Amino acid sequence: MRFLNEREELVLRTIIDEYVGTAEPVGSRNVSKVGPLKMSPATIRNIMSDLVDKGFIVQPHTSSGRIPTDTGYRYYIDKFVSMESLNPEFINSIHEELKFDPVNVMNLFKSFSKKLGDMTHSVGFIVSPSLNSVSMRHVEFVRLNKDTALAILVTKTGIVQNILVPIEDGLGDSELARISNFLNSKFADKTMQEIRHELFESLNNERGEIVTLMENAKKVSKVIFDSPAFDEEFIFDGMKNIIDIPELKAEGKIHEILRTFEEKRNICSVLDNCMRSDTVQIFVGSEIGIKNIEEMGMVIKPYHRGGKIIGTLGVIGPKRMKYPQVVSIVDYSSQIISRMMSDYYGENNEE
Amino acid sequence: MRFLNEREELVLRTIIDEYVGTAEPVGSRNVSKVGPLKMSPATIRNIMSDLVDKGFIVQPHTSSGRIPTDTGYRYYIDKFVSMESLNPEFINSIHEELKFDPVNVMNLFKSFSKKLGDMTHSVGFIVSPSLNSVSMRHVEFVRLNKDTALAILVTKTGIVQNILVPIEDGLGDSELARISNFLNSKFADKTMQEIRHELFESLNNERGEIVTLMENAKKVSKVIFDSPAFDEEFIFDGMKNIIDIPELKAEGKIHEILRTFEEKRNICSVLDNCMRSDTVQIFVGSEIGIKNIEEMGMVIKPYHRGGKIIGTLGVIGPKRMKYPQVVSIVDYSSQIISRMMSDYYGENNEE
DNA sequence: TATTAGCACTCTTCAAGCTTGAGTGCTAAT
DNA sequence: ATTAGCACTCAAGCTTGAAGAGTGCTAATA
Repeated sequence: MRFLNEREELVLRTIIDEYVGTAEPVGSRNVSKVGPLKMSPATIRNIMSDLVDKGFIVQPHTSSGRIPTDTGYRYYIDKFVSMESLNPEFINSIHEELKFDPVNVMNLFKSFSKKLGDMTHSVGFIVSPSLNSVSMRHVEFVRLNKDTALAILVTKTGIVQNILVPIEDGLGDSELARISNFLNSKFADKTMQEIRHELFESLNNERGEIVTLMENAKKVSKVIFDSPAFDEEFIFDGMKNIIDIPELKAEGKIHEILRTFEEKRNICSVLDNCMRSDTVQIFVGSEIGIKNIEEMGMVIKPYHRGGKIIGTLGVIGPKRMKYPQVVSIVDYSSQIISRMMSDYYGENNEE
Repeated sequence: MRFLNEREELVLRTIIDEYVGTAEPVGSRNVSKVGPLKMSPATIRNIMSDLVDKGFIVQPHTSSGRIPTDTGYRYYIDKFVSMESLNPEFINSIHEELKFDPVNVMNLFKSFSKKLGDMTHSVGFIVSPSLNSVSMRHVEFVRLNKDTALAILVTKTGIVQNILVPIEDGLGDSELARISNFLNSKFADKTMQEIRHELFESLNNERGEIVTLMENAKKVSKVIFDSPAFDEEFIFDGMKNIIDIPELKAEGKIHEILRTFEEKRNICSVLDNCMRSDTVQIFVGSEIGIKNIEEMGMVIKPYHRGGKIIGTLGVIGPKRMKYPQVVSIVDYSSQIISRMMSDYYGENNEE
């Protein structure tokens, strides 16, 4: 990464600030008028020319103003974007949302991602905790008919998942109850991953009269704990906020973006990689690493429960978003969600 | 409603068939060439002129071809759209989807609405059964912490809903268990509506030692059974299929449509009114009665369980869709979902 | 030596004018 | 009753020209 001198930095900064507001290429005259530099357009032209050579800005066509490249954004973000103190209006707005007690966790996630999107004029999202990494609180069977039961699973984070389980002939309600008792006593407070790991080992060690019960428990557990229902879920809202932005007007672009969002898997896997670092992270264009959304920017931050990172939330919007503002909104949101995960869903009687 | 003679009908039909394919106004020459009528463009022009007078077609501008009005579509649908035998390709495609055992009902609904949308190049949707009109199978409490529990409710249709319940100080796990036992014994197999109705009456009649328990049961039940979580849910997929259609290219149109879909409430209330008649129903443009989607058409059919209508599914797409095909897809889908609701979720051990 | 004014040049955008082609309505002939 | 023919209308596409924004270069300036 090349470095810029002070004047170059200032010009770059002015260009980006201006471009973010207007979505139009910005010219030397404009920089001279708007920016804090007291220099004539001619001088600024020279600097801009250097910035083009260094790859921080480009000219869409010979005689237009300049727009920032991904490299330009990156420099700008690293150098100038820090947490700005959050506008009280936003704080109020978030708390307004939370005044209604949430019906349940998923519901909270849905309304929160909507809020996030609306506040930032982007697509807001939350990745729900993967059930694989969160510990189980309770499992229960409800019989639906002769050969089907519903396994209902509650995690420490208050997420409920239900899974259809086919039932062997002759497995009665009381046996089902015994199986759930067994699973609860043995595996409460363990993560699904741990459970999967210990399960078969443990079942194989059981002896004597209960051996057939264990056979059944094994089959049932396999269905439950291998279920795809345990994957984390990508909950998003606010497609409407980005549908009209000029960068995406090109034929078929929004179509592709919509499809990319609907195919949530890719996005999840990218976000998983970002969950290590417990800070706000910003990705611009191709840095995101997801096809079809190279015209966008992403601001994310993990959220926790009990000191452990359990999920991520954030925003995907046009590249030229108001990063300082968005960063503080995302940061604050993550704090709020972390606190709610603790308050509502069990921190205070944790072992 | 005015009636048309045979020639007029044929011209109208030809125009609509043609327009559905091209999205372009269709002219007399075209009708003469394509249609089954052996007449010159001039003659057809006269007929078309009559059709304009009667309100079945319009001219976007003085010298363009004609496009159908809502009245035109309505006549066409009533007269010419009948169930066409479903292309085996579609049948296979649907069953392909169902080969994987569904994880649970909501999951089935999600993947099915996606399928529906993709097959018809429109937005596919399913309105899940309102918990208000479906009977309860089981209720259960899982304690999350000192002052919160999760009420988990399973309906006969296999839908699981969970609701956060604040817990009074000193209400122990055993009391919670007693409350759930009470609710289960008293209210299993009743609809939420019935339960709400009987609940307070019933609780007030209880006497003696268990009076404080009843007080608590009352409070808890109020939270549960008054929860907004019981509303039916509008599950849709396939926005990407309609985003590029030419009719909606106008500035801000898709934006409005997206918002309308995200505000699911309006749509639900309209669909509720259509659940009486157990047939495929078609609505064109303003007939739908929802603002912002006057440019669209809707094909819906209710689905049942045990002879009782419990929900609706269908498709919302461009007005000029291939109605005969869409109608048969929706019809077949409704049959499939009805069968699944019975097979998986309890028909066979119904009282 | 760094900055700036000036100027020629490039390229987009927009409106005006023109042409083309699709489609119509009317009339007269069949 | 139908059709051929013709004049007319209008949208869409193309060309042109002018306006405006912006640049790069050079020579003058501080």
